[in-house]
Amino acid sequence: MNAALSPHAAPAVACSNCKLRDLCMPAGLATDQIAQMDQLVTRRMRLKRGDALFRDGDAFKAIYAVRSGFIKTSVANAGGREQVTGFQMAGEILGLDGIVTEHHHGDAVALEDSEVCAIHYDRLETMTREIPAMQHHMHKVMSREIVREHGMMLLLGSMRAEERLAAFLLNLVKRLQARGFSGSELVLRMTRDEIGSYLGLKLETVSRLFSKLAVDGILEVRQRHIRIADSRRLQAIEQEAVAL
Amino acid sequence: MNAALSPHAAPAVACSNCKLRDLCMPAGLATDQIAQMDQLVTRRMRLKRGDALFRDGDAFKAIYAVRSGFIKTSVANAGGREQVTGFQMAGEILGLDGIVTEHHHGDAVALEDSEVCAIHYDRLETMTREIPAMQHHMHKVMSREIVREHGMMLLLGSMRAEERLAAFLLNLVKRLQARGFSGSELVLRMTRDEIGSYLGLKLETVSRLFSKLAVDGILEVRQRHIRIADSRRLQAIEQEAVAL
DNA sequence: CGACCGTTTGATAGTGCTCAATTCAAGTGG
DNA sequence: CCACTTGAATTGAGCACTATCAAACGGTCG
Repeated sequence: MNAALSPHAAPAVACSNCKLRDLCMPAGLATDQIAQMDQLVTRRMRLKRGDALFRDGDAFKAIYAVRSGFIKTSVANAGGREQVTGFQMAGEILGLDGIVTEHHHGDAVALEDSEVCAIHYDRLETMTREIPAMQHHMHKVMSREIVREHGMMLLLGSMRAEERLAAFLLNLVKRLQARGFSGSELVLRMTRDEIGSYLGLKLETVSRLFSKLAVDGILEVRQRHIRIADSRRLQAIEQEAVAL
Repeated sequence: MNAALSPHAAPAVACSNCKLRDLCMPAGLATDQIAQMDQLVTRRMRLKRGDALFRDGDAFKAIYAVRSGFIKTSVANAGGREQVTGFQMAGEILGLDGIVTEHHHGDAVALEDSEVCAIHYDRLETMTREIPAMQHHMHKVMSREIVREHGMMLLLGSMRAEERLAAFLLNLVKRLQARGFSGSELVLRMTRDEIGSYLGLKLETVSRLFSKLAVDGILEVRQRHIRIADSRRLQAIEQEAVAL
């Protein structure tokens, strides 16, 4: 079922008074430009855990900005083997994969109850023509995604399991910290299987690594509650790739 | 040394009479718009094998369209571990990674003598505002790159060595065929090491796989000259991921 | 409280890596 | 023109890392 087609539609809410605006929109717009932006967000959707924002093959109409919650994006090959391509949190953009063919090339599913702003793509194109800062911002968002994926290719192509998990956790806390959360504690919103899929590992390997890092005194692991007890050593593990 | 700063500058040549235009530019432009496009390509550069188009950290000024030859893009972590992120051939675009930070996030090096058109980015932004088709094309190019990289993540995260090599070869011949070359014969422009880096494998593994596929009668391998003797079985190997 | 899904842990196997030697191709200079 | 050098590719042997299969445990939510 596609939640985008049967949304728990929230009352249309404006970017103009959104605290996350600086995360997903360009900074320093004039007030009349911000007013224009409010027309971009055609609707805000509430997703329940497990709801799909879009599915592979769905017609592309909008890109999405996460307002709250946690979204997982993935692609699958014809045989059903799945690869998680990203985990998006507040202020992050998803759905850019749909522009090329006007159809989405993968799924986006909420990992917890979430709120998402749908940014109607055609209107966005029009507006980027009128507001150069908006256009440049759009390019930057896409470029950032390309750079991020280059980093994932490096991780998947050259790092060992333990290095991958360290990099994953450090990346997560960094993003959470940028949003005002703790830099050492986090609650994972995804299963070991989903982490494994993202990192190119099996869930058992992920589980074993959590246990090992706990024994080593680097992490405290209580289910999905993780505390980074020794950030320096976790970074050292991530950077072992470097030492060689 | 950065060839972009000391190019074997070719006489400025126009897109208007370029046969590859449909590959890197939007189709169906009016003649006056095509005339505008000619001002985009600030210069055409000749690269000798081994020359860098840009290096990690270089200031970003332009994106590049390959006119002839073969380019390799890569990223490296602080320790020097390298990941090849792509191989670009005629009509393909590179350099989009530089938009976010105004600096490139990796290297681009010619694998053979090549010609490249530099598309000045600031001018491109201006022009995309004036020509909606151009703007949409730019978004599509970036979106296509994002989709391609999702596919690479799937490959690196979930496919076995033999499946990866099969996918790589089939992708190469498909692109070559689209440019009028044979659909069964190709000359690799890169070393086993570079293929390995791209596919997340060691060069010995790549070499062994070539030998195995040759013994199996699927390929004929003479150094970098490859003939696909049994395309159907090669596809079957790529799709083994599917069968499970 | 019981069922179920996710997680942990163990034993074993397999894939691809490491280290090392050899072969091959293409220059380069005497 | 041939010996020599150099970088790339091939091949072998042994091993490390991660996957696989299997069983038990634990938390959560009807």
